[in-house]
Amino acid sequence: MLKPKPGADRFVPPPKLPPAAPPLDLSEAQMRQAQDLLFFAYRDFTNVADKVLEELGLGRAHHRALHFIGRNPGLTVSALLHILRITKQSLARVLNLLVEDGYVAQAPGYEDRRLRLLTLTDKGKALERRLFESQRNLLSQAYLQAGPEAVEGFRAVMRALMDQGARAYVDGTGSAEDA
Amino acid sequence: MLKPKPGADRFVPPPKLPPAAPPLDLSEAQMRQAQDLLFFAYRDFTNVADKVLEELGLGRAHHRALHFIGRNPGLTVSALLHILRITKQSLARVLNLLVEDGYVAQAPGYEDRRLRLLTLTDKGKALERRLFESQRNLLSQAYLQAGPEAVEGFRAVMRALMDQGARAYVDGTGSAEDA
DNA sequence: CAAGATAGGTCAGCATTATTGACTTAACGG
DNA sequence: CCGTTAAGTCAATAATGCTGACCTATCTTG
Repeated sequence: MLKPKPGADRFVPPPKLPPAAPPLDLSEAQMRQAQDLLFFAYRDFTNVADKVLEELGLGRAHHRALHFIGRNPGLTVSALLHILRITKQSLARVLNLLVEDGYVAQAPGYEDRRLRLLTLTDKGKALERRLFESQRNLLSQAYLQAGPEAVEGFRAVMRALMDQGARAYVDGTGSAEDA
Repeated sequence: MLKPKPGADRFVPPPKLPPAAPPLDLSEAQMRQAQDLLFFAYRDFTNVADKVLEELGLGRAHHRALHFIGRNPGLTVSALLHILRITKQSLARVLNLLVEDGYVAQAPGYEDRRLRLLTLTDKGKALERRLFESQRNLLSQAYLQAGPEAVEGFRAVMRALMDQGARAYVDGTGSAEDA
């Protein structure tokens, strides 16, 4: 495979057709790029944790639950449902497994005993931390590389992309249920 | 529901337990927040396009394919596989439907006739544009709100989160196949 | 207290998106 | 001609999501 010719599954620019109409304006190109940025950054950020999860027979859905329970001990089931934006049924499967496997504990609310307040067990905390570490390595590298001002900008854009409730949540000024 | 008492599915801070160990250090808290930022921004960014897709009986996977084919007319099947990081089988289902429904056209490579160069039909372009518009509204609002410097920072951090091939791709210095 | 609302759980069934492994066809390339 | 590559396909399976119906326990309110 020493030929200069593209090695087959490589992308070669449009073969005959005109070069596919140049971007209409600068900001369109910028927004096209943002789509790519979000896709690739999310893909690779989640991927590092997926590798850990795979060993344990867990999936991304389990990670999300562990993450939000870990950050909000005493979270209720319905608050978690609002955050994840999935149905009760979908969460049940994930949560039941986490409880069965001893990662998550449930305690009745002491003011309202209908509530099942969710917390991580020590085992759950250990796993969550392990998952976090894998993403932290990637993140700290990225933050260092980009610099503190860039991090501020990153935060500002990400905040502006999410809905109002999620914004309040990440600002620490809202309840988890709003997210 | 006029009582000050948390309205049931609202998240109330840990009921009795100590306030859940304060963050170990500043940068840990920062990275915890970054996990949230990525989750919520991605959730809400994809959500606006999902609403359009739903009407047409398509899913997120179809959008991704449309997006990358649209941005890279003449893309090969295997380049697309590398970008999406899914298997041939998973892509086949998505791609076959897009071709059946007349969104995507395939043409044999003219240098290497094994290749099926993928392009969007006019119908495909129209749909891709419609999907793009929905995300563009959200994005332009976010970019405006955050300001041009923040956008630069956003880009820098996102670039640093993705792997080398994807970085080259978004910089326009790599082939699609590397992403 | 009785009635209605809420939190949570559960059952059955289904759709989408992903996986693996094996195999085929066509075309390229030495 | 032969080995490799691009692409397509078949069969089976898994993870994650959905709907709708229904149940229980508990809280809230008239």
